[in-house]
Amino acid sequence: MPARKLAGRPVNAEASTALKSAALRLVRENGYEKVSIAAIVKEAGVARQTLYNRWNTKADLVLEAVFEETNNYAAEPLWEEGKDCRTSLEEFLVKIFEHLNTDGDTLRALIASAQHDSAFQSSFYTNFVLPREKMITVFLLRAQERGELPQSRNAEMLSTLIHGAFWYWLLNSRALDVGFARDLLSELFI
Amino acid sequence: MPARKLAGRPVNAEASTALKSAALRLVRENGYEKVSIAAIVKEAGVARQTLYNRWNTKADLVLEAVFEETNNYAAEPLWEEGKDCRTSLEEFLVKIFEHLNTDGDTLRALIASAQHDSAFQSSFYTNFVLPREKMITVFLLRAQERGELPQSRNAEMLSTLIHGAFWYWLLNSRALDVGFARDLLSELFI
DNA sequence: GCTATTAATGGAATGTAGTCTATTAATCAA
DNA sequence: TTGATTAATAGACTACATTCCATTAATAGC
Repeated sequence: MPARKLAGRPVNAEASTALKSAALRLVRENGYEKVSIAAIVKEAGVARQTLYNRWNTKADLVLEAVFEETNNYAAEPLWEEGKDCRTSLEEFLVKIFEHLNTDGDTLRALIASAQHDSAFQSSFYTNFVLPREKMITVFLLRAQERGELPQSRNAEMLSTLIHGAFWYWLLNSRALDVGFARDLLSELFI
Repeated sequence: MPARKLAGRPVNAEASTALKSAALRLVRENGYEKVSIAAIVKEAGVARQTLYNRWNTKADLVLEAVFEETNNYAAEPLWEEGKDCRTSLEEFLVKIFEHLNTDGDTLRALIASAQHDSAFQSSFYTNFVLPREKMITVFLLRAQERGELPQSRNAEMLSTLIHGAFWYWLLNSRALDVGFARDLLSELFI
């Protein structure tokens, strides 16, 4: 439903894209905490209230900006012929970790924001956390169907373990690299 | 080394304990974000600067206050005769989860604070995170010595997986209960 | 007592997220 | 063109953590 309005000044779509790209650029350059709302709206060339007309908080804006980017990086764990699910999963994790070289600090800041803003937490969980968890769960379930993972394993819990380890290391600023991906999966695929 | 000072007004030790207990009480009652520095110093009956003479930030103060309490709850995973390590560990996790009914929200707030304050992150990691991770690792290593856990398992990674899952659920406000502890260990002790 | 030293105090100052308000701009319908 | 409606803008305002500063208090050595 396009929800055509019958009257009123139309929303300026350019303002939204300008705000998102300004936010993403500034945050990547200076770090989430160092970027003020004032700087974002100045960079985007719009009024402060225009930002708050579209997003409730800085975190909501940055989440949306990062979210659109992130989906380019790690859309789906790809099944390739001739590769078992463990190898595919490891390659997928490495791709995510590479993305975190760019946006890991921002993601940490968003997770932090979610801890004192329950509305944002809910949005973050629904739009970001849960889809990614489900993606891995579905991948593992398919692996079970194909006989590459024992039916006895709990796919949901395995997905939690993977994401948990990943969050834990991210939030404690430990290195997320190929070695970690391999060691992690070594302990889960047994 | 007691570091006896030769001159100068001595530090008022009561101010520290008053600040810690005021902070802990207020934070448990109202939640970390709702408690202002002004309220803490008023409750403790000291000047604002006195707080900042001892701690760098609200997070540092609250961490110390919670830390002293926490050690009462979950000091060591106890070995009991006639119980295997998995059972002992499950009971230990349940004890931690019970503690989180009291201080879980505060802990979430501290983890959040660590994400935009690298000095605090380092302190939090050294004083809180790492000791707890080591505790489980040592426990698992002892279980390996006793033949209750295969030598082939990677005790450090298992400890990461346990803490990661626990952080992940905590930070996403999912229920940490007996069922979760059991399901978690089911997927690790295989 | 007197001096040097360090702590404690009250209050002002700074910086920032988010809110509120009054004014102006763009659109539709009549 | 006029009125209703909604968006955009500039700027004031609030609340709070943290810092800064000048003043006063408590101690040791003399």
